[in-house]
Amino acid sequence: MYYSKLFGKTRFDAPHDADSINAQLLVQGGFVEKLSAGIYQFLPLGLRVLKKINQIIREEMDRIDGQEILMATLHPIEIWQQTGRDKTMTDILYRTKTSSDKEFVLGPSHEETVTPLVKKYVQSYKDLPLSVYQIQAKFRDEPRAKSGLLRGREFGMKDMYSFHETNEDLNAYYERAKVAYMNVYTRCGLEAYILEASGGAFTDQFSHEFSIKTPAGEDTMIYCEKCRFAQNIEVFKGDMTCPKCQSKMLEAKAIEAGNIFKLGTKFSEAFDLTVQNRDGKKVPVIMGCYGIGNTRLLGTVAEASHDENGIIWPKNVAPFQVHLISLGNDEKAQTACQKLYRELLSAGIEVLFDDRNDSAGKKFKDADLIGIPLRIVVSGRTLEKNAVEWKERAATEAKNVVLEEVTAGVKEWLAD
RNA sequence: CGGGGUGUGGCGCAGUUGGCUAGCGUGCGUCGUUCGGGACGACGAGGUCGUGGGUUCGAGUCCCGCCACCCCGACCA
Repeated sequence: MYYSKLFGKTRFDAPHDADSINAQLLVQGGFVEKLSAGIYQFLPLGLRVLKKINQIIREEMDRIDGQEILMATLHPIEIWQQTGRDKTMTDILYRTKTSSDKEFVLGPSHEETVTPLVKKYVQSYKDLPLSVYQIQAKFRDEPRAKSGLLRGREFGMKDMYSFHETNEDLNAYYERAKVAYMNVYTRCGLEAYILEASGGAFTDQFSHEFSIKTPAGEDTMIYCEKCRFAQNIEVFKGDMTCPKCQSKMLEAKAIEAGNIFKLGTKFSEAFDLTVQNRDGKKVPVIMGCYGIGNTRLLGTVAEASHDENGIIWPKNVAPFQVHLISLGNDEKAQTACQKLYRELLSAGIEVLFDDRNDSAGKKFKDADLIGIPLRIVVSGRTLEKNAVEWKERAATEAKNVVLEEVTAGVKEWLAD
């Protein structure tokens, strides 16, 4: 992609109404644009990151037998009345009426649609276990949207629902989901803790939150650095000695980047979702649900990985893999850079090529702000040595790499 | 929903005790010079000062209402 053609530009200043780091950097870098409080639109750069995150999530959910579906956003009010959540969640529900007074809810979550949907196809224990998921916008009228992408009114979410004949089976699947979730965060360059948290309205047991330690977090977690046992402070009993390894626990702010719940039979009972078991007996299906806010995750990466100059995207979620820069109006440098650009592209490498006729300083500033993990500069100076300058975004030092070895070097670096 | 703050060219801001043609930076356009850490010069385009009302000879500026956004709190499948 030629930077000169890219829709969306970096800004000299951060927007005045953005205090949170993720909002500042993401808007300044041209990744997202705010439409209204808690409502963001994605520009090409931001969407590329989001797609990478989504792909990672898909691969991990598929690996634990999740099947991707896409459910409706507009829900007839009746299904919400059926679970009573039209009342219990009334504060955050966006409701809308047609001209003929038919009422709908903009989906804040999808238990009300997934349960009846599954009921149509599942009658026997032989149809279980089943796990379906989707990646879709959710709508919640948060009393206070805040912190950029971290708490929005319209936001992206991967929500998965699992269906089981027995509690044992749910429990086993739940543990597999934990592993899959940790894989997602690791691949996104994040170090997550699994917190025991309140089960809320669904269960007396703990639910589990996947949280990233950063000052921008809304939650407080009590955690052990040694064995990684952690609890949300809402369920913490007050003894700072870790029950698992006896070491001293610590307290820190954290962003909840996902959570998983054992739903039990609350929804299957509301919609009469049952199967016949081996004995021919009708039993309610046992459910679990598993959520990751993908847009929040994107904001979390920005919060967890940046410096004073901009974002530092982890390799796997970076909008492009290489930020290629040509310097000067030197004909030879331009030609060499164009050639390298094509070479990298045909090797299947994602390149953002800053081909603008601008000063070195401006291009470097923009590269830092955008935060692509590898920057390659071609200039008259580097060409004297038949080389390019190779600088990783997170590094302070640059090195020279011989022109002919760049593409292979990038491939190797990507595989690393 | 309570408390605090902010609304002025695309973006970031200044604008004194009300005063006449509303400025600055950045961005944008044209031309020229530059070319390794936000280059420089010249010319130029771009503003119902959030919104509605009020006070006044005169309101970006004072008063009242409303709206939007940000922060703290409450809330948070």
